[in-house]
Amino acid sequence: MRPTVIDIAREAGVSLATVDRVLNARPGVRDKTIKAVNDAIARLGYVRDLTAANLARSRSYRMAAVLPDTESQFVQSLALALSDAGQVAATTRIELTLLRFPPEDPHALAALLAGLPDSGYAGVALMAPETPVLRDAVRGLRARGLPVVALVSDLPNTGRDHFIGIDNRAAGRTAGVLMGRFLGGGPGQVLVLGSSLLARDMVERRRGFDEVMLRDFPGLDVLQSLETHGSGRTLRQVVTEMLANVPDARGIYAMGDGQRALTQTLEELGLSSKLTVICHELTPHARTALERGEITAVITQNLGHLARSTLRVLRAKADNQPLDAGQEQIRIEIVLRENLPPRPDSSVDSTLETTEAAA
Amino acid sequence: MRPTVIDIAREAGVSLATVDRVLNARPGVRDKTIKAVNDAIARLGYVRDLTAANLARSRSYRMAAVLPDTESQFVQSLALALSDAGQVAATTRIELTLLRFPPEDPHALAALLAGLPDSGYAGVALMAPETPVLRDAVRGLRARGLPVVALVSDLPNTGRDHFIGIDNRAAGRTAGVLMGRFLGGGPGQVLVLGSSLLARDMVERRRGFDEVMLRDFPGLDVLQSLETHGSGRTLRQVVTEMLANVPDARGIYAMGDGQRALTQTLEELGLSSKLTVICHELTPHARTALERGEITAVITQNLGHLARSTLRVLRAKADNQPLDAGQEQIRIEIVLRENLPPRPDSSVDSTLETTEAAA
DNA sequence: CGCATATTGAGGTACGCACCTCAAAAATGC
DNA sequence: GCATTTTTGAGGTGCGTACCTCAATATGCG
Repeated sequence: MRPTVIDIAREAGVSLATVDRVLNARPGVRDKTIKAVNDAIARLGYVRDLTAANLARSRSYRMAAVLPDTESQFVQSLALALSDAGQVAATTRIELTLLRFPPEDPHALAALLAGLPDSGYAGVALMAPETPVLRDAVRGLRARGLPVVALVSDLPNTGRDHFIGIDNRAAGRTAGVLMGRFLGGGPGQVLVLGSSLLARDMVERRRGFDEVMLRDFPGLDVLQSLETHGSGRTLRQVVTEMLANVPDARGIYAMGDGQRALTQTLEELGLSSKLTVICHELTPHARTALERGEITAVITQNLGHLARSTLRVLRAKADNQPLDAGQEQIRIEIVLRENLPPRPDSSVDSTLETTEAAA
Repeated sequence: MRPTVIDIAREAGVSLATVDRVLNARPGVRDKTIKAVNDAIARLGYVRDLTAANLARSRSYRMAAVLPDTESQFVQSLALALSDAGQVAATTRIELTLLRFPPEDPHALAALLAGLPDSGYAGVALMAPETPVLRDAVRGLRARGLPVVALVSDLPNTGRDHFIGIDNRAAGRTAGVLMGRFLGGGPGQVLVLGSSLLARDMVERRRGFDEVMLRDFPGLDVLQSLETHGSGRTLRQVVTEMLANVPDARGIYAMGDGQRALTQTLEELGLSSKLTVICHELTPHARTALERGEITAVITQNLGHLARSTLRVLRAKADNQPLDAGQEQIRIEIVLRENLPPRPDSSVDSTLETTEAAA
C-alpha cells in the first residue's frame, strides 16, 4: 500500500494537522518540524494522491477557449478537437466553454474578454492576432488572476502565461528543406502564398522558409509572398496571374489557409500534381488533396494533442503547478500521402464512446 | 455545480441506493426503474466523477512493462520514457514496474511472465519478438484476466488486447517516398539495412519501402537487405563490403538500430553527408547525426507519447473502459534537421519538477 | 518566573462516490 | 389472500485529502 498522510504523521512523530500544514504550506510550523515532516515524506516515498486532493478541494475548473468565428476548416477542426477534449475532461472536473469572436473586430474580442465573469473562470485559451487592444485585454485578465494561454499563434507581448503551438519559424524551415529537396535543388521558381503578410505566424514561416532556401538551395528562386487575405477569390486571382508570368514555377508553398481554393485553381490551370505543393494544417481538404497527389506535403500540428495540452496547461497554471515540458511540446509534423494517419482522429466517435462509458 | 448522484436520485424519484445499483450495474433493479434513472442522468447531464469513483473504489493500478535487456539506445530511451511516465502517473494511483528479460531467451521471458504474481497486477505491456513460447505465455496471462498490450512491435497472434506503436509498413512507405524524392527519382542504388530479416517489424518496413520504390521510383535500384544482427561490427563489415561493390550507391535506408556504427562507418569511408541516409528512431545519436547532416531524415515515434499511451491503455483495459482512439494513435513522425524538437524531451527535469510539486 | 505568542494536537466535517447490510415495500405465484 | 420473491429505501462506512476550530503545549522575552 502506498503511504498516506497518516503514515507520514506517525513516521515524523507529529500530528496529522501538522503534516497537513506542511503539505499545504500553511503557516505556523517551525522549520525544524517542517524538516522532520519532509524527511519522513522522503523516507516513505510518499506521493500525494491528486485525485483525493482535488476531491477534497472540490476544485473544479471552468475554462474558456476563445476562437475567431471564421468558417476556416482549420478553426473548425480546432473547435471540434477542443470540444472533444472538453467532453473527455468533464470526468476530471474540467468544464470547457467555447467562445467565438468576429475575426476582424479586435474591440469585440476585447469586450468579450473583459466581460468574462470575474470569478468562476480558471483560465482562458485564446487564438487571436496580437493587437494593442488585445494586449490590454489580456493584461486585464491576468491582473484579475486569470491564466491566459495563447493558442496556435503566440502573443509574446501580452504577458500570456504560455504558448501552445508550433514554432512557426522552424515550420517554415521544415517546409524549406522539403521544398528544396523535393525539387532537387533547382533550377526553378517557387511561389509563396500567405493569408496576410502582417500576421506574425506568416512572417515567421516565411522567414524560416527563406533561411533554408537561401542557404541550402540557392538554385531555386523564391518569389515574393502573395497575399490572399483569406479569400478564395483573391487566391485564385493572384495565383493564376503569377503562374502566367512565371514560366518555370515548380513549387508552391502555401503558408496560410485556402487549400481548397489552391487545389481548385491548379486543377483549372491543368497543373494538378505537376507542381510540388507544400501547405500547412491537415484539414479534411488537405487530406483529400494529399491522397490524390495534388498536395505533396503538409506541415501540421496534431489538433487533438493541442486541445488536450491546452486543458492540461490551463489546469496546471490554475493550480500553480509546473508543466511537463516534454508532454506539452507540440511537434511539427510532416505528413505525406504515405504517413497520412487514419481518418478517425479528432472525430466524433470518440465522443460517442465516452458518452456511452459514462452512461 | 455539476450534478451528483444525489441530484440524480431526487430527479428520478428513487433512492440513492437505487441510483448506485444502476450506475454500477448491480442486479436487482427493474428495467423500468433503470430507465427512469438513466433518463434523469440524461436530463441533468450527469457525468460520473472518475476521481471520486476511483478514490472510493480505492482502485490502484500495479502494472508491469517488460522490455528486452539490451543496451540499445532505443530500448534505453523507451525505458526512461516509461519510468518518467510512471513517476508522473504515481499521483493517479498508478504504479509501474519495469522488468527486463535476456533478449535472446524466449523461455526466460515466458518464465518471467508466468511468474508474475497472480493477482496484484492490473496489466502488462510487452515489447518482445513473437515466438511460440511467448504466444502461450501471453495467452496464459490473458486467461488469468490480465490485459496485455504489445509495445513497439505487435504480437498479432497472441490475442494481445492492444498494440501501441506505429504501422511499420506505413513507416517503410514513408521512408520510401522520402528516399525517392530526396534522390530525385534516380538513377542510383539504395542500400537497405535491417537488424534481423526475420523480425516482423523489419519485414514490414521493407515491404512498405519496396512498395513505394517500385511503384513511384523505378529509376532507383533497391538492393537486397543486409543483416546486421544488432552488432556494430557486422554492420561495418557488410556496409563497407557492399559500398565497395556498388559504384553508384546514393542512399541508405537503415531499418533497424545501429545508427552509431553506421555513421562511423560512413565517416571512415569518407562518405559522410554524401549519401541520403534515412533511419528509424530519434535516439540521442540519431539527433546528433541529424544535426551534423550525417543522417538526412529519421522516421520516429514519440516515446513520451508511447509511454503515456501505454499507461492510459492499460488502465482503460483494466477498467474495461473504451479508448480514445485518436489519442492513442501513435504517429509516424518525420524528423529532419529543421524540425528537430528541442532536446528536453523524455528528460529528467520533468521528473524533478514533479517531485518538487509533490513535496 | 510569568506572560504573551508561537507551535502543535485532537477532532470534526466535507468532497463524490462505492459498497455493504437490513428492513420495508412492492410485485409475483398459487 | 397468503406466502414468497423481487425490488427498493435508509443508513452507514470508507477512500485520501483539505480545511477548520479549539484547546493544549512549547517557546521566547522581559
